Amino acid sequence: MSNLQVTVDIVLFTIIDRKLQVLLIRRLAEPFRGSYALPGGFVLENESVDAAAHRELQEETGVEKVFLEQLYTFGEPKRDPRGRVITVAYYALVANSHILRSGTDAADAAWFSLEELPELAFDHQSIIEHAQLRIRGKLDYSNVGFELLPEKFTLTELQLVHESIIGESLDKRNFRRKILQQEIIEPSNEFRKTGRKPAQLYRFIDSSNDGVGV
Amino acid sequence: MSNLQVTVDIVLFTIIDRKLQVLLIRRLAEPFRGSYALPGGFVLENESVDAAAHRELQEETGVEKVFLEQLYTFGEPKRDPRGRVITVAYYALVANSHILRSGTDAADAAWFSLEELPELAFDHQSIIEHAQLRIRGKLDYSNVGFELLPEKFTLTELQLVHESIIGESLDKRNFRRKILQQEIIEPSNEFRKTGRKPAQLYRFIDSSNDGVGV
DNA sequence: CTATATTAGTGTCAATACAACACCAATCAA
DNA sequence: TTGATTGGTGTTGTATTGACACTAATATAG
Repeated sequence: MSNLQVTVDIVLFTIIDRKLQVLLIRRLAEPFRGSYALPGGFVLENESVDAAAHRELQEETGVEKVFLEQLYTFGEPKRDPRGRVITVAYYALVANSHILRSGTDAADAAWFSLEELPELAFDHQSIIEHAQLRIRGKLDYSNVGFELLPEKFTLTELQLVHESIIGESLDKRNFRRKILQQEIIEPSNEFRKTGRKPAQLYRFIDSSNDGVGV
Repeated sequence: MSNLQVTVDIVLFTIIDRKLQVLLIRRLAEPFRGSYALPGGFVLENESVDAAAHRELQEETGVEKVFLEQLYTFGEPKRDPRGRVITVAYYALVANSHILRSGTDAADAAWFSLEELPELAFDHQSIIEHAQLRIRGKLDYSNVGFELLPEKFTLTELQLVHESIIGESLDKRNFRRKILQQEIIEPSNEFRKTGRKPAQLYRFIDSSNDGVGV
């Protein structure tokens, strides 16, 4: 009917090197050849937009069954020089542990910390900024923090996740008190041998409630 | 290229009769003839999605220059029986004062309170529920409450707005203390003659900051 | 084997925010 | 003048938050 197209783009976050990082893919074709872009692609004829996001994430990064949530829809007419393309942006969170098996068919995928983003294609810079704000806003009334960690984690690791999301450091005792009194994690009986004093490993108690939603 | 279409739908809220109400339009054509639907329509070729939302709101309700924010994109393949239509939902807030001049070209527009919604077309019921959750969530860290009031308002009116958004009643003294100490409103030197003891009129101090955004 | 460096883990106190609660004031109508 | 209605105001106890410093367990270097 019209020549309008709809895509999904995904801001995939993880924690590497104690910092929040985003997965980007180097573009091999024009426009923006050589720049980096978010993984994503077209929504197919008989596929929900959510399904398209899951599929693209799987195809381009090999990542499955992760936290994935719709972020915002970007619909400026000139955002893609090739024609009218509206994109529904998503953001996803993965624990460091299940990262990027080499199944990636996109040649040049790489992680970038948010302070050192490369030249970005389209309006992807803006999309990443939106995602960052969203995750920051949801940090303390949802479980986004846990989605970035493996099943078992130490309180210090959790604190580092929080710190890297909000971009400032927290008081260790206050942080632990706040988390513990929420009763959303429980200690396992394992410890992490981390070179020095071993750290208690905790596990998230999933009460199937990741916050307010939407 | 494909026969996919993109629409915008708008959940327009106001306060009437001390309750949050939504504007709905009776459908005169199939499908869902006779049911009510949200105002909305197609995104045009050279128009941003935001602009489409503004335009449709203006065309279908006569309302201009109001708070309008993107809500969520609904993209199930079967949500419109006529074909593939993805809709970007918005919500808007108007003060009772500038409501619905008769410029409305949609014949059967009417306000409905959220507890008494009629039969709704498409997935519009779900869209309204999303909007309600969003506005509730933003109530105390943003200025959505003020968008539903005229320029000058009494504290009781503001409290009624809050109560009808969260659906429960609040303590008058605690409410006033909380609002006043935020220093986002200031008293005018006018009073509203409301039959009994006159009420101080306040005015919102716009520090061009309606919350966190996104 | 001892000393040192490193990360884990813990409690108190003061300030602030929050919830519960009841009465007086100004106006209008009868 | 009285009664009904809506506007307006403070205090107190409790919970939450932020600031702050030392001991414990381990690995490594001497």
